[in-house]
Parts: sequence; structure tokens; C-alpha cells
Amino acid sequence: MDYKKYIASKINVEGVSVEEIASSIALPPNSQMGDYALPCFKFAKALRKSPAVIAQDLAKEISTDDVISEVSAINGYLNFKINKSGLAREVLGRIAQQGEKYGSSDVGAGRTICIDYSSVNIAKPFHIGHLSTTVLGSALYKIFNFLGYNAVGINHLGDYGTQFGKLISAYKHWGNREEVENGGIHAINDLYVRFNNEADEAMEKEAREYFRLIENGDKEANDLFEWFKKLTLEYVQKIYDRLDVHFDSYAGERFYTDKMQPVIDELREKGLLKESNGAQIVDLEPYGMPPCLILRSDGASLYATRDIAAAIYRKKTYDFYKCLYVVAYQQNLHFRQFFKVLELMGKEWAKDLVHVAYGMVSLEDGAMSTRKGKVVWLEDVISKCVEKAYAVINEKNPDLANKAEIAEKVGVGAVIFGALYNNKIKDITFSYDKVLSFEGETSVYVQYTCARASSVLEKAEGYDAALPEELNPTDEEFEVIKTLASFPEIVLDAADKYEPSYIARYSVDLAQKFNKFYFDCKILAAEPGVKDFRLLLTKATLRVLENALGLLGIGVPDKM
RNA sequence: GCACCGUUAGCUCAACUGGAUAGAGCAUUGGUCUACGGAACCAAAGGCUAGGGAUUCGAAUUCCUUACGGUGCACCA
Repeated sequence: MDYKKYIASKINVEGVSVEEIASSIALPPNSQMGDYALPCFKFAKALRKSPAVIAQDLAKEISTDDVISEVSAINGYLNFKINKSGLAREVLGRIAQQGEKYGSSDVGAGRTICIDYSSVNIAKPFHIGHLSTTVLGSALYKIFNFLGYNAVGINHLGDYGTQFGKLISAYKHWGNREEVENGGIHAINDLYVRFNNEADEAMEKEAREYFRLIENGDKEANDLFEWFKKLTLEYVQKIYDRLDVHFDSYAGERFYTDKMQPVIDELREKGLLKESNGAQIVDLEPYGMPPCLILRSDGASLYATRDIAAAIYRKKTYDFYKCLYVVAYQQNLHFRQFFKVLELMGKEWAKDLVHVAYGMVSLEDGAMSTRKGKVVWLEDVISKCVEKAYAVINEKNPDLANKAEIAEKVGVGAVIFGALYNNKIKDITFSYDKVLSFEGETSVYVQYTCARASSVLEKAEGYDAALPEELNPTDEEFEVIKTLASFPEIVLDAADKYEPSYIARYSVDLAQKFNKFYFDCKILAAEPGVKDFRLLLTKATLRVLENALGLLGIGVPDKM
């Protein structure tokens, strides 16, 4: 039940629609005032009465019922308290019935949403800079699916470019099969780094030649490239498995090689292409942007060319409702440019392309630099976190059966949660201290809350799942109930703003309220009727915390 | 130089999108149920929301401006 809408339907203000009123309804700063509030200031002009008088008049008109238990007017606000027993019954009933579907919806039914995220580069290991796009995109993928959309996860592989010519050149000079097989992606990366440090003019020339050979289908060059690609994908798949990240397509840059010419033809046909300093560009001066480069002066295509081709291909293939690009804000201009080019080409769907921009990751002593070896590899961060989780479990709960499995959930959860807890636009300074902190606003805190709840439920050994007619929740209980009730709205907001952090914060908020309840109210020792209610509340909280963390890709152990 | 983003407690961040007394965590100090898991709970202290102007009944939130920081601006992706 939508309480805002219900309340709005009872309020009659001349010339204002029910929807408008519903959207004006806010939550009071503290629950002594009420559960919902309508500020009456904006009606003052139209009604030619003071807000305080309006609120008082409205308060007189509205009768209480089995939903609204109290109406009051304070300082121009119309405050509502809702029937606690009714809300508690309704919410707990719904969670019990919907279970892991609680919070989901069918608002997205029939709509496809493409999400381009993670987009690994072939031959480059994952460092913490890749974490944001991967877990943000993955969370959005899960959230949109949860809301009934058909989400399509796309890993737009970075598998095209002169760097692969460099890599082959480096391999031919310094590498060998055995070393690469054993060393995997890091061995490949070392070769690439060495090329950048040591290559002379001759090798640079050779690299360009190798790249040309890949393009022209040369067998040896392509076999090497495919081998590097295979090793890369095997390596990243292990990380994706641990992070619970999935894709429906791995169509990367190379996939669009033969799809760019039609784009160039179309641009030329529509008179958008212009020559400038030997290159082919789309002039974006009228829109206050630098030109978008389509072809280099040597005729080669560019980043934007492929992205335009990819967008057209995705529209044709998936007929998306929206297409998201989860890419750092560094590339803001690039997205604005090629979105504009598509618009100029007459693609009315260009408005459905969204750059979901997020902040950058740096190290405490400055920006990361692969060449200087100033990098933090993602697999190292994950291992350290899992190791620490294992150590803590060993200390606090040495007799647990499946410690390694639990440590994996806790450690990996901390890595994901740390990347999703803040607004995505904020820059992050990576520090092990922060990631390894297991107290306060962390996934570990939420998981711990779940373990407590599980433990209580286990000890309860059965209870009456039917709620008594009349519940009189305490303040602590009611705070939990209200928070449980708001989950579906939080999921919608998170999708609307492309902000998984809303869900991460919600999970901490719910856990805090539950812990307060847990501390203040005895569950197992409570009198029979109350005990059943509290157990149901505990079970519902556990369910919703699992749903929330699940949307972020974080598992919940029942003991830890 | 131009454009975009950011600036809130000692630190890291919130603030339901313009609403009531700006809230959490960490760190500091002091406390807590003879426990259903102390990875918890409570409390104290900590704020001219970077500065200035404007709009509004009402601004951390919108607009203008200044400062500081980040990012980007033609053949890399």
C-alpha cells in the first residue's frame, strides 16, 4: 500500500491534484511529530490564507480511520500518524508472502535496458580503478532486473588498438610461451610495460606493423592476440565469479570493425562530415563542444566512431528503452560529443543514452601509474580482505564449520560495499585501512546483524506465523517496521538515480534500527504473543537485508 | 583560457531532490542489559554547510560571483 497516495487522497486543496499533493508529502525529521507530513506553505498564495491556518483547516476536515490514526497541524505542517498495528500487519504480511521478491516490481516489464560496464582491456590486469565500473554496473544490472526490466549486461572489451601491436612486438623480443602460460596476465602486462619503457624507434615501427597484421587477418599475429585474449578472459572470469558479476554480451571494440563504414557513409550522406587538418570530423562548435573526430588523417577510425557504431548496433539488436554507460567522469566530454553526433544523425533515441559517470580512484600518494608500478591490483585487495575476515572469524568463532566460505562472503562483501557506499560521483582515495575496517557503516556490520537475526530464529524453534489482530509495536519496533516498509521505494529511487549507494545506505540504516530494537527488546524471553511478533519482525528484517545486499552482489552468511 | 564536477563536524561521508532542531560512521571521552552473538548498544563533545550576493514564506540544496581542488579540451581508448 502506498501511504503517501492514500493520505493525499484524503486531502482536498482547491486547484491541486492528488498526485501533486502525494509528491509533496515528506517525512518529518523525527517520529514524535508524525509519520508523514504535508507542508502547506505553497498553498498559501492560491488560498489567500496563512500556511498555519490552512493546515489547521485541513486537519479539521480529515477524519481518522483504520489507516490514519492522528492528524495534527503544527507551524504550517499537516502531520499524520498512521495506525501502527495496521502498518505492522500489512508490512510483515507482505514480506512473508513475497520473500526474496519483496521490493521488486514490474514497472520495467517489456523494456530492455542495456548496461555497458566493466569493459576490461585485453592483456591488462584488473586494478582498483576498475572496481567502480564493475560493481556499479553489476548492481544496476541486478536492480533493473529486480524491477522487471530486461537488463542486458555488456562487457565492451577493449580489444582493439595499437597497444596489441606493441604487445606482440614485446612478446617476440622478450617473451616465451612458458613464461606467459605460468605468469598469466601479469606476465603479459610486464611485457607491455617493458615495451613502453624500452622500445626504440625500430620496435615502435614493428609494433605498428604487427597491429596492421592483426587487422589484415595474419594468422600468427591473430593467434597470439587470441591467446592473450583467452588468458585475459579466464583471469577476469575468476574475479567476476567472486564478485557475482555477470554479462550477456562480450561484444567489444573489434566486434564493430565492420560496422563503422556504414556509419561513416551515413554521416557523409547527411552532410555532417567535414575535413579538418586532414581528419574527418563532425563540427560541434554550435553546441559549444570541440569537434568529434571520426577518422584520423591516415584514415583510421577512432574511439567515437566505434561508440557510434556500437550504439546503433545496440538499438537495432536490443531496441533498448535506455542504454547506460558506466564509465568514469573523465570521459564526460566524449559521451556528450558522440551522443550529440547521433542526435544530429536524426536518431531520436539518442536521448535514451545515459552516461552514468562516477568518480576516480587514486592512491594516498597520488594517482595510479602502471608504468611506475604504482598500482593496487584488485585480486590483492580481495585476498587481503578475505584473509582478514578469516582471521577475525578464527578469533571470534573458531569452531565454525565452513570458515573459508564465510570469510569469502565477508571479505568480498567489504570490497564491493566500500565501492558502493558513497555517491558514485565522489572521488575515492584508496586505503587498505578503510577497506579492511569491519566496524560501523560497513557490509560486515550488516552481515553481523543478519547473523544475529539468524541465530535468534534458529533458537526460537518454531513460532506462530499468524499475527494477532492487535499489535502495539514499541517505538523501536515501529522504527524497524517503517524502515522495512520503505524498501520498495528505495529500490525505485536507486534505479531512477542510478545510485546503488541508496541501497547500501538503506541496509545500514535498517541494520542500525534493528540492532537498537534487538538491544532494547527481548525476543525469545517475551510473552507469547509479543514473542511471535518479534520473531516475525526479526525474520522480515533478515529477509529484507538479504534482498538489499543481494542487489549489490553481496551474500549473507547465517553465522560468522 | 574554456567546459564539466566537487567543497558539509578533526577524518570519511549522509541529508527523502526547496521544508521543521543539518545527521551517521571513524577517532576522542564516559557509560550499557548477571545477553537472544560486545563485529553490538547508549551518551558527551564536535557546524557561520569554502567566502560573498540574489530568488523564496523557507536555501547545504536553485541562480550569479570569488577562492580552492579534480577532470577534460584534435587524430590514444
